[in-house]
Amino acid sequence: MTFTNLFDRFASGILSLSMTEATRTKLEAAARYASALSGDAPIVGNDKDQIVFVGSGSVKLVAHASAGREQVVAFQFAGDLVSVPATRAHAYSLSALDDCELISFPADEFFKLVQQEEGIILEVLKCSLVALANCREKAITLGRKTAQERLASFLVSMAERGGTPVDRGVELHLPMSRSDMGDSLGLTIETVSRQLSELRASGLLITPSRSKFLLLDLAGLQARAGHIRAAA
Amino acid sequence: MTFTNLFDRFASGILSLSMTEATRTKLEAAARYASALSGDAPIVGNDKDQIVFVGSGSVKLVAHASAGREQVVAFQFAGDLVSVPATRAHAYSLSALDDCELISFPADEFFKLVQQEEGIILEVLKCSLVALANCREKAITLGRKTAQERLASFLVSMAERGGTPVDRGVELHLPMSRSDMGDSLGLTIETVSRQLSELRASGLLITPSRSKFLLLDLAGLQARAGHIRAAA
DNA sequence: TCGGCGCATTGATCCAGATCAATGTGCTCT
DNA sequence: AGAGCACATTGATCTGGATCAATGCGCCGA
Repeated sequence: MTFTNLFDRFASGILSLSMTEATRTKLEAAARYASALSGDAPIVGNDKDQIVFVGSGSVKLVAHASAGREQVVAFQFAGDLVSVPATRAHAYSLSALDDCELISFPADEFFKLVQQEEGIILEVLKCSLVALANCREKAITLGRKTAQERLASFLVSMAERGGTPVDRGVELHLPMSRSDMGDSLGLTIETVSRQLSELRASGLLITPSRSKFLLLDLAGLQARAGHIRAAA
Repeated sequence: MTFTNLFDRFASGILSLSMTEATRTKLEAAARYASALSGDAPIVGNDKDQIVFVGSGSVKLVAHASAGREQVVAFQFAGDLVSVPATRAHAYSLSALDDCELISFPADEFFKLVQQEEGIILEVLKCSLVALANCREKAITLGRKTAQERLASFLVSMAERGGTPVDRGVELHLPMSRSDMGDSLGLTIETVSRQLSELRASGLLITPSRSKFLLLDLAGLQARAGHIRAAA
């Protein structure tokens, strides 16, 4: 896929159709393209706030604290728009989970260019409110839930986002490692593994391979997620 | 203060000056006013997404999980605009920390009314991005920090927001109880108290009364906050 | 000014999850 | 296809903060 093609995808996903041709041209000029694979160094620097569009693949937004501690703040997937803050009390970086393509803009430039385009701003606002809601859910998980509830919540939300219904349940392909899951859920890799084993032993899921999950009982997982009510 | 007065405060704080008279009239009609004191029942219901302006006083946004567990997702103060999500996996409510006045709108109505007003949407977007950045900082705190680091982070951020420099350090008036602090930091009230005692013993702060804090050594607190670098 | 009461502090013990350690296994590269 | 290895699982022990329990004390109302 060419970069022009990638911008088109951004334009049809996020940008309003009503956008003027002039704005589109300017945005296209301000855009910086990047593609990366899992294991590559972080893609987006952190001296300035950035707005990043995930064209394809999936990424993790990681926050860095002292003593090398890391917290995965969000996983983001193709079609998502992500705000990556500049370093203040903590440093942020965006890393690839698999082969992915990104478009990034310095946030100040981006907002300047689209400030007259109410359709685009509204779309970006909606993305931002969804991200805020997700982050708040994460805060509950990190602040008040047991290890097992964290895993169950995580699997349920991933299934809602990208699960494929099959006859025996819901199939999930998760591009992140156990270590990424741990860093996202505030747990160690060992605890993640142990809790997965327990869910497996309870007959709630099967892991046919490292990155594939077959959720056999979504309702059972929901019930173990510590939610205020069983179903959504 | 009258409610009209309160709307004026909202208008001058958040709403763009460029807003049309028609939009203003419609917004004023859609607005719902509330005032409350500490101890009152939660102010904002949760069957629909709401947008709430804090005209005066301070509030906590609380998320409710199963088994009565609560997580304070954010403290918000006069002048803030808050998005309160409808109940899905968890329930959200807004409660007064002290005497306060609020204006709320159903989110869908609010966005419909301001969708042509790019100045307003941009302002709301900025509020939302600040809230997102704060929530991410909270995620790091909840996921990866020790009890002492959580307290230190909390005090430093509160000092940045509402501290008064005095000769011996920075004076803080915190309207929330120890229990609210605990629910915000993912700790019990006992741990909050113990860590405060330790900070007191280390000469970093004095607590002249229950809600007043005198931070004697902000740099020392920053150093204990687990930040990626010492000063901002 | 003096109770009384709710919040805060301090102390003792317990436990979920971290840490340390060893073993197993799916993926990749040749 | 096989070797090597990074990632994952499982086990043993330790510990920070939760929980259980008692005491202290600021604040409010009479």
